[in-house]
Amino acid sequence: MFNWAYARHMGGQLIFRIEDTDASRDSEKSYHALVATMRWLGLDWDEGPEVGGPNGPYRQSERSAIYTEVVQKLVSAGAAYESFSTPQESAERQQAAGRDSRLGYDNFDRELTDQQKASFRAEGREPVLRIRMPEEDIVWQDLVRGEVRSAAGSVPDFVIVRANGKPLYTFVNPLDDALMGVTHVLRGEDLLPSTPRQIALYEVLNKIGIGTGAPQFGHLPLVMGHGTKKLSKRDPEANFDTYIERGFVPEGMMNYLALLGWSLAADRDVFSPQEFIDAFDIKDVNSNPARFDLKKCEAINGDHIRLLAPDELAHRLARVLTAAGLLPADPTDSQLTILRSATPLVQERMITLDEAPSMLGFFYKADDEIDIADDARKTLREDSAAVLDASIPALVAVDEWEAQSIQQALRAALVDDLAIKPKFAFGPLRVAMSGRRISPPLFESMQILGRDSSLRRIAALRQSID
RNA sequence: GGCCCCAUCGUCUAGCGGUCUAGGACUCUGCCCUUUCACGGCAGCAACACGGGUUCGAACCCCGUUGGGGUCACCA
Repeated sequence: MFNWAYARHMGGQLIFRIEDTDASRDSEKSYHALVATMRWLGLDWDEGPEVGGPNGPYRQSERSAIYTEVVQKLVSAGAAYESFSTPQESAERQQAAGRDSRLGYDNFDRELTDQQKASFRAEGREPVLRIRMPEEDIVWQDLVRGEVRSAAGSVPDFVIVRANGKPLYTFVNPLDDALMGVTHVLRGEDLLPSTPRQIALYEVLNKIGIGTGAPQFGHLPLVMGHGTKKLSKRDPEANFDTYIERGFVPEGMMNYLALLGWSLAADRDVFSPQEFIDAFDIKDVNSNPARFDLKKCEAINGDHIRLLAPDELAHRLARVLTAAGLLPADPTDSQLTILRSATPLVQERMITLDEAPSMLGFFYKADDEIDIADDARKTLREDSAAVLDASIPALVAVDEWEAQSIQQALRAALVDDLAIKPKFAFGPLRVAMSGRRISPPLFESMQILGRDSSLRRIAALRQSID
């Protein structure tokens, strides 16, 4: 999202690439889900899957031929070498040398003779290919963190091609960036420790005529969940589908997410995608990790629902109501008219779109199908029957069936004549209309339902009281 | 454990040497509005991790401590 905002702000090109080099965990399904999520959020890209571009294909699983060719060049140039050590062997050697076994590979195979290689092959071992790391410090100006330095020797030679000949992400990520002319890379802080080896690789590639050296990096703060660990892709809290299903709106989600590590202004935190783009600069992103706070996310989402044009909101609510089975896939005109009238009533009270069925459901039920919730029935008192009885003639007498007149008539009949407090006068009517203790504004709801329907609902509740 | 990153209210943040008795938002509490619930309005609780420097002056610069995080794969 920050890559998108930065590209849009700067007038650059956003390249979207699918890094699916691990056949065991990438699937067509996860690819489609990923693209759908990007689209839902409102992100678009100038090059990538579905839109194409001059540097395609954009799925690494379709770029094998390119990789094979580059690997051969790297080997010929002496930048990559065959390595036979198993992780266990490396760990044992580290330990034997008095170092921590977690240090990993120890560059042991750098100068293997042809004879040694042949003997490993005779054992049935197939080598991986590793890149030789340079002997000097690697330093770069991080767009978020400033100068970052990695001491010479602190990063071991790393694997670029598996024993089975398949290339690894650590290799094809920088390779594709170089091939595709990527100038800026904004990514999570978790990639910070692997940046030195990527920079080393860019330089090696540059030497064999690919690319023009390393792009600029900006390492973004990680987002943590309720716990103290980074939110991982598999974490339920990080599952976008959950938020989509819960009725978060894309504008709200983008707004909230942007606030994790960035802010628009000192005294303002609700903004549109366009305002985000206009104001975004990678230099303003701060480097400390943020925690995902559902409550704030919801509050921002509610604000965005309020910001929507009522017709637009009605449109989105129709889909939610359809999904909930309250509306057909192709609603009738009268159903849509009801929805358009009712939308302003709920716009001020919704946090997420998935509240629509419970808030608006009663508009779409038959008058004799209103279920009276238990907690709603409990609010009824001895005088509720009298309230219902008195409200019927009052409503029959209303001249123009419109919220103001309805309110006046009921106030006169119940609050004035029966001397019942508004809360207890209108409460039973609310229950009659909606079956609930809490509902959208009563008189407006009655206006939308119409006089006949309102009267029938009152009668139905009245009957069930005895 | 090695290496690296980070450090302002519970949370997200503003702050880029003096305008900071540290601002905003979310959460929470109280009040107002009110036919319910919300929305809205007002008020309140609540932070510069600690210790040294540098400086006339430090939340802001430097060092250390502590704490948190990341990373050390033939995953990405």
